Amino acid sequence: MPEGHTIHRLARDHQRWFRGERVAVSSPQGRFDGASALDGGTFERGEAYGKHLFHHFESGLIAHVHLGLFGRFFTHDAPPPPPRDTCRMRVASGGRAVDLVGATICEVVDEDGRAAIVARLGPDPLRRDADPGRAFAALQRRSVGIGQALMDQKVLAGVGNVYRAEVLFVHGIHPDRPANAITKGEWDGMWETLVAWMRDGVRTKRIVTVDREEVGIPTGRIPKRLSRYVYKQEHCLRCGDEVRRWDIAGRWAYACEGCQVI
DNA sequence: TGGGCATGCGCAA
DNA sequence: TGCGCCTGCCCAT
Repeated sequence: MPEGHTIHRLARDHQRWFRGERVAVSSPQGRFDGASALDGGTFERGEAYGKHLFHHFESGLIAHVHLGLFGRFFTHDAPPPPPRDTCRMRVASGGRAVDLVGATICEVVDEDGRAAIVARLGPDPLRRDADPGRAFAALQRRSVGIGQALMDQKVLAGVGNVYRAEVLFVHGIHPDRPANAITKGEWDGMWETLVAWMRDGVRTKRIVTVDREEVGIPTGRIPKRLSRYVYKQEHCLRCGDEVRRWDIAGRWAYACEGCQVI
């Protein structure tokens, strides 16, 4: 389920539950060697940077997690049930436990290791320290399509397939337009949109990109099928034309070629 | 029961 | 560019 908003929400929740607590860290599955180094340590803070999650411990050690495509956290009140066989890491305090399953990366790093990871990432729209100008400069150096460039975490951190499809749609930009043909004004608009959507995503744990008046749901919960204009839609929610789906660098891209121009 | 799919990414060629 | 890996869940059989 992970685009950046999911990771920021996890960091926030984990920090709320574990900050200042001595936590038990284990690896029921046995594939997280670093668990023993963290076990019994004091959880200092949770941090998200793009799609990377960090658990900082007072010892200076840091758990680094990347969920990949399949990774998930399951949350339990204490006492938690026995972990499933696939549980890579369990972090437990007196009040809560979280179980990590299916992650691509779960490792212990130090501050230098964290810095090296962050140094590979573009600005993250959900971080206060983000500089959108750095992403624009990276776009200007790229001739690949903007659709491909937006998914490159070195350009922009935290944006995945859904936000990519939708932000290009609402700004009327075709994914195949060369990244270096995006204007500063267009980029500033896209950044602003992403910040708003992703902050909303952290709060609601959903990706909703439509204008609720436009889709005819003025109040209440917007159903999933009406929550995105083109992502996984057969027809454009705005004009009704067929949505085109094609492969860009191994990921499905979605666009309404009437609403989005090269 | 089993196939297909998923909001990701790194590697080999 | 294609493939492999990580796992849960939903659907068809």
